[in-house]
Amino acid sequence: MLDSHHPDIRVLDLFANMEEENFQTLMRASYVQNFPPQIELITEGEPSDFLHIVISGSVELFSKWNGRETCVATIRPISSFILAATVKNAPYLMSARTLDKSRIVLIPSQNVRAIFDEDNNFARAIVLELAYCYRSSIRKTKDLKLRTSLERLANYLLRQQIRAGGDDEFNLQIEKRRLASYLGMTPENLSRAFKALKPYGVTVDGNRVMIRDQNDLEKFAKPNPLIDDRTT
Amino acid sequence: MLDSHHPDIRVLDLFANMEEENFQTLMRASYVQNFPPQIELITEGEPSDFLHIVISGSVELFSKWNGRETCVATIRPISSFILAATVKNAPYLMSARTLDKSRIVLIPSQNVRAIFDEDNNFARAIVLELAYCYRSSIRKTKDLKLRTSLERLANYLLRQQIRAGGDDEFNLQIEKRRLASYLGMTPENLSRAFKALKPYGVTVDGNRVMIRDQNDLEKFAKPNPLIDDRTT
DNA sequence: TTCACTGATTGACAAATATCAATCGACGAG
DNA sequence: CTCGTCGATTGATATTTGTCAATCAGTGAA
Repeated sequence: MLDSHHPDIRVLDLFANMEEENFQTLMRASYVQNFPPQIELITEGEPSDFLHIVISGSVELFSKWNGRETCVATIRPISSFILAATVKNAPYLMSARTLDKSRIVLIPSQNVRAIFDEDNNFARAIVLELAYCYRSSIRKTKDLKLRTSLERLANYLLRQQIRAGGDDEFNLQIEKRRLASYLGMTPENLSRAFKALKPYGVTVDGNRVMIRDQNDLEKFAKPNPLIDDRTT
Repeated sequence: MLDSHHPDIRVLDLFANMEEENFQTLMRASYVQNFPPQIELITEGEPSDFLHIVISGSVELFSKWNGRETCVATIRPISSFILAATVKNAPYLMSARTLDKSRIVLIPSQNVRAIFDEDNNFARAIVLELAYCYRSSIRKTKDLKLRTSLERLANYLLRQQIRAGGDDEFNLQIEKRRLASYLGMTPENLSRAFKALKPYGVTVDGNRVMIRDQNDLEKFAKPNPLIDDRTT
């Protein structure tokens, strides 16, 4: 692949401490491609041929069963996805599609596994990355099982507010119907949930959200670092 | 700790390929303890002081929020739990309590992290273990978001049947109220769900379950390897 | 044996959430 | 500009799930 994206990728925790030679090997084996929106990059059940890295744009991880579909995560630059399937050489458990026009690096899984066997620092970085992914997934399980959809939305908004720098006004990063799916509810229910949060100072206009009084919303949402704080 | 359990632990994937000397270091630093039932071994939010291994008995991983509680997993011999918190040196995201009288090995997290830095095979084994845990958690998310509670129960029963050797009769491994919590429903709802599966040939007596016609139940449950098959 | 305790079950009811149909509103193509 | 499309919203209704209270059944202790 072209050298231009190497520095962006190199600084990712996953690659930051590996041997330069091994990193170059991975990069030489890789492809960079631009995809239009709504392209299905991978399909659940297929063998994990590539480790993917989003350089620009955004990617949705989703899954289907029995005619239903749910959004599991949205991946934004610059990060990798489906690392677990790659190292286990196991089928993808989720599908992925581009949401926007996106630039994606594809690193052949075979090469990743080979360097994983070679490079001890890379193996250690993978440990930390997977531990992070696992813990995030446990948080999501707790969010789903311990909270109602209204509580999930309230906490999601508080997390987004923090992400947006703590400002009392910010834009939703994803379409509402995708947000609904991500939160485990229907678009209709999400609409009503936004209304139900109005008494707590939440107003919505398009994808612009305003939180009048953070404390007020927190009193309802009861955010908890063991569910909501991705840094712990 | 006493040597008696070393062989049992040594054969775990996590420890099977590490240097003998490093394994001995871990074992020497460890404690073995017997606990009565219903003892809270760890509490969510606390620093991860020990990697735990269940030698006998059983342990429930659970979490609380806002007065509610949910069962996230049940750990049976011989396996480890809360590896991710240990390697990340981060607080536990879940609490753990013994269900039965249990024998537990406690390996100081500090030692685990030290050997992780030393022993490349150990680091690689941790990668595979965490990748497995992560994928299991993704399966659970899909189960929760894509299926109704009745469908979750039906698929749970089919998985248990396989685990029991494919026999058409088997015993539930956990109390019904814990099963309800694990499946994300109330005990009352579980009772009714069992009844609702009767037309598909499921009968229950205490914790004895009989599945008259597996195909019949599968037609309703629609089990899917990407959710239900832990070996893929 | 009897009693007390605990978990499972049942019925009645309430709350949460989904579904269906209709409408609204923004936006791009022609 | 106008039309057509798609996502968001709303209302009406159905389904799913939870809550509360009562009862049942098994178990162990006195």
